[in-house]
Amino acid sequence: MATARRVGSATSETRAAILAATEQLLVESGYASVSSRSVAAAAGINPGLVHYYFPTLDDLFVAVFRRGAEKNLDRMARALASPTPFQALWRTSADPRGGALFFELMAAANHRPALRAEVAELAERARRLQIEALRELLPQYGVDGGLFPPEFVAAAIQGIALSLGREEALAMATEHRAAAAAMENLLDHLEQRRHAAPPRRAQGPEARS
Amino acid sequence: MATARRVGSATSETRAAILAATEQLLVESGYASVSSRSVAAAAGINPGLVHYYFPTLDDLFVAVFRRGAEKNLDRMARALASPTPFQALWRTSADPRGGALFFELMAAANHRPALRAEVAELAERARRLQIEALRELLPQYGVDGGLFPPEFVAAAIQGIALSLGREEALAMATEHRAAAAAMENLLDHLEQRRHAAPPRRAQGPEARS
DNA sequence: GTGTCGCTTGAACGGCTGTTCAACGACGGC
DNA sequence: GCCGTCGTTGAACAGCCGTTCAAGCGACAC
Repeated sequence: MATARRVGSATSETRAAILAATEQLLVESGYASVSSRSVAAAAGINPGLVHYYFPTLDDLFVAVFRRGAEKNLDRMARALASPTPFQALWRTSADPRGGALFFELMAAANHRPALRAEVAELAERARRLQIEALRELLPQYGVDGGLFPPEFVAAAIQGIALSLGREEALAMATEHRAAAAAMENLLDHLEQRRHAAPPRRAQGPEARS
Repeated sequence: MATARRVGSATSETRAAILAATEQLLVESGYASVSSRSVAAAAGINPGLVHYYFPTLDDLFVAVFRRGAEKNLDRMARALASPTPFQALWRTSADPRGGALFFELMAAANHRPALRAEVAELAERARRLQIEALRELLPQYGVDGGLFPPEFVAAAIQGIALSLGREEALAMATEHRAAAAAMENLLDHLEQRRHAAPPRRAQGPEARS
């Protein structure tokens, strides 16, 4: 029976510094730049100490992911309960830093099975949360549930946010700004429609100008 | 003046094998698993030979990207000129292998400036191509150009495709299948509407069931 | 004072990395 | 027959990697 290795306490300041440094490295330089030594340098500590708190790099990646995921789930739940849930959900999904972090962790999950399982599980939980909320919300917005089922709308919001975030990271030209503006405009329109008319028969998310 | 290093001919069989092996590694194990030696092993050649054809790993990444990009631009142009351009554009964007490759190259571009410039330039060219075509197509589909400008539709198609591809790679449950099915259904609906009615006043992409 | 515990350090292990380079066989031009 | 080029090989360079481990540290219990 393998004796448990020592790991630092969950409330440690150093532990938090390691997580913060890793997050910063992920966002700014990509997952390939994360190593015991680079993280330690960014956090101003000794490299061996990283392995004291996170025996394996996999453990570190998973911890970073869990921390971000919890924050994000909370934020998303609050968004879905806000007075303008659609807009709030979009703002949550389109957060640049969170998007970049999620993107890197997804990429890292590609060759880190332990991380992949974690990411998959949480992505599914978040998706289900959204779908359940959208199932009640979409009729209020007068969206045609036949053409735009909750599963589709959830995937679309996340996909568009992911894509626009990437384009911004690539320093692409103004096209993505136009797309983001159109998204904001569309959401404005939907929120107005929701507050103007009571939920009646299902319809598509458009106006005849 | 630096003397030019020798590089292999552009038509070489070995060169093609290197590119193919790199592509496979990218899709299956992520960009971090691409190294002179791993590529050489996958291609069944000597490691030094990789650097004979691609002096730098950056050169290799850029070459892989260019090859995929050219294929993709061709395919996209053909899609936009097909009888059902919307559907064809979606199928092109949603191609799993191409999507995974693009995803990895985007992630790799994060910490490879040479690659980033290349990716940004091509992503912009592809985006412009789509936008120009959509500017003419969307009215034919009866889509409200005020709520759904071409920039938005282009970003949405690519974003949803990217996101659904990632979810499939994560082996997520059936939610993304429902979303993909809804997308196909929506496209069916749009293509039918386009062929049924002549382009009249701009309207949103929905039907009252 | 002595012992114990959590935190931290520094060094070390083997292994993989990008890149360079001299050398080699084959092959076409002359 | 000789030369130069092309594709190829194998070795070598310095550097970073994940991980382990013994040893040191302060604080706190008794």
